[in-house]
Amino acid sequence: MLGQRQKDILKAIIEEYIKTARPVSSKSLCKKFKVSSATIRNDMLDLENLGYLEKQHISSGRIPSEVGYRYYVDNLMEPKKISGEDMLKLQTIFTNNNLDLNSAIEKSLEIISDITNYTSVILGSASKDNLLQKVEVIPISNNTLVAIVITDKGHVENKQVTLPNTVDIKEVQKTSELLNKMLFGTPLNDVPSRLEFEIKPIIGNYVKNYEVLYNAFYEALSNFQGEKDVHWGGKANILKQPEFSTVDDVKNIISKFESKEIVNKIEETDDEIKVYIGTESALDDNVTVIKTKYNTGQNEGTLAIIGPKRMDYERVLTMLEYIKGEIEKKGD
Amino acid sequence: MLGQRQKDILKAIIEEYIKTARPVSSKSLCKKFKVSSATIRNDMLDLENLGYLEKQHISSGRIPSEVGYRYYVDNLMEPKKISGEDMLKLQTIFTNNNLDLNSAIEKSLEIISDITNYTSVILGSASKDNLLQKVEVIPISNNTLVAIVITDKGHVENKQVTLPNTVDIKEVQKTSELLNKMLFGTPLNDVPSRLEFEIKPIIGNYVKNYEVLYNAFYEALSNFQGEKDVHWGGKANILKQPEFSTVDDVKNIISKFESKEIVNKIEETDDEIKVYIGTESALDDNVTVIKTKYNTGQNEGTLAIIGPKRMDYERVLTMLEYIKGEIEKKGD
DNA sequence: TATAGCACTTGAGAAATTGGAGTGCTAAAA
DNA sequence: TTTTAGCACTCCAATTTCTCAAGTGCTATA
Repeated sequence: MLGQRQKDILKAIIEEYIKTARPVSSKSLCKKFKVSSATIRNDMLDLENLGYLEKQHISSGRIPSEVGYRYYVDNLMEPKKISGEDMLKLQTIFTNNNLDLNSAIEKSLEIISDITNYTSVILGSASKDNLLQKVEVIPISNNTLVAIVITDKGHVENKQVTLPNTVDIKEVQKTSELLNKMLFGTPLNDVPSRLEFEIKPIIGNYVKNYEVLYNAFYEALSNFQGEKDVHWGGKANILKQPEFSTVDDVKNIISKFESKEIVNKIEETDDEIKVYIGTESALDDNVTVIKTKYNTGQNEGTLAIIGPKRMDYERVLTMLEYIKGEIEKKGD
Repeated sequence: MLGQRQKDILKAIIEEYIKTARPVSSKSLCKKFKVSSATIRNDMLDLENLGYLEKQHISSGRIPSEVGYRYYVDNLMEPKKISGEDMLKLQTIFTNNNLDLNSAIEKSLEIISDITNYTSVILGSASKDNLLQKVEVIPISNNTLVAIVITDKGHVENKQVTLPNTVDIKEVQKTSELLNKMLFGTPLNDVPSRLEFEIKPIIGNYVKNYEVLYNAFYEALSNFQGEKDVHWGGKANILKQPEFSTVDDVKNIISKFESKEIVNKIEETDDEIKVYIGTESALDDNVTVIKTKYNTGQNEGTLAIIGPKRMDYERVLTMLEYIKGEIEKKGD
């Protein structure tokens, strides 16, 4: 389909556009290919007809289309070794034994954000795979206590509970023991229903005054399944990219970043590193999202880099690859 | 200094500008004051000479200056009752007993953000006033454990610790007991130094293999003092304000919101509700920040509303006043 | 002290002008 | 068959010009 020179030209155009963010002209490629601009133009025309290139208007240079980027990512780019400078910055993170793995991941994505001016997101593990390991109940004052739930993966959540003064501390203790016995190993998601259908019916046998206690603990333990933790790096970085040069584009992307659905749109279930270009991202037509699932043993989630479609694919991919490797090395 | 009509005119101009975001002309005030536009113009000139009003260019209407807003806030505005509609939304929050106080505060500031299109920030309590109440150590796997610190105010922090396999679980237990005995009541801030100067010298007497354990716990317990929790409401809301109509303004304010110093700039130590207009805010010349310290008994921090200088001062102030009242009612 | 009248200033937007960068196409050369 | 030179054509982006409406300051008068 595509001749070799055409492939080379497509690659050159995309890489030039990634660097400069300006439409690429036939003339600017002459020296490189040692042919005349007219020859390049002929190939450009072919590439445009095949859908790999676009023009902004009839007499402008060419820019890559979404299809073009896709072809580039799938066929043309050559995953390089990570550059010495980049490597240096990342290495110090993962060889630093004082950092726990989660902090190391956060730091390393922040570094990617810093050196690329893209935005990074880490989506912490959802609680659905976490099994309740222990419920701790710690009194703070005479009618307040903190309920703490620890999962088998080391995830900790807590909530304050206020009890009426009538409740005896011994009863609290009993309730806590009962909860531990009955809920051990329960997926966090299932805690509310087990509370309601298995514990509520029998708690009266063990504990006086059980309504108050049951309600308090139900309240405390049933809100835990919710929130994923989201960690952004360089959220405002993407605004430095020249594609965001109008107020509307900026407001638009920022609103999306701040919206609540962002979490669902970013979550990735595939273990491979995946590239979602423009509309493929389901996030915004102007961005590319590169993401992957990660798994530290205790923890799993999504790593994502968000940049313009004109993203430096090779660089980001190799860096993510490296980080993923380090995580797997450490996380077992 | 200012005649009564001049005060009235200043007030009218500011309130009109708050409503419309457009310079106010002399003509537009004629009907209201039942004088000719020329008369209004004379007063406007005086107000401008006194520094309360500004013009964008020689033939434009007047807009309030920072000094004008300040005078308005200090002398002219009349704190109204909270409007029925606003009240309704807030009341349902604070009368809902299923919400703990912290969530109620978050929800209520989110409501302010929603109905005003300003941005709200809640700065959680710093740990400096928190005294260590308990250290819990919970094993997750055979070489991983979670260290949990609970403070007297019910604040909970946790960190995972990985130990070499050589460590005996009994020694961990002993260490944990020692830490609890020696650190009880210590301000979180002082934990690292006490670990180093009081515990390190003696831990060898109680625990075998203490270097490894000490190092692990030092690492786990000394990073707790740090992060304040920040809770934003409607972070992108402020972009809906017409003052942010150029790319630069938008990028600028967003970058500030995302910067790390924002926390220091927002933190408030005064118990009163304070108004910081424009440059007074030390945040951005284009915004006003209204903020106050809050104290729930278990928790203290800052509530802040960030909007354009052209903020609806009366409304925001009354709403914050109300919320502060509710917090104090509940928080004891 | 307030008003009517008028000259003056300015920004915002529309329309016209210009220059340059780039393309597509054709016909000739390799 | 592929490449190239040459040229007409298109469009944007930047600049200039023009016009209009909104609003002011000032002065003379009620």
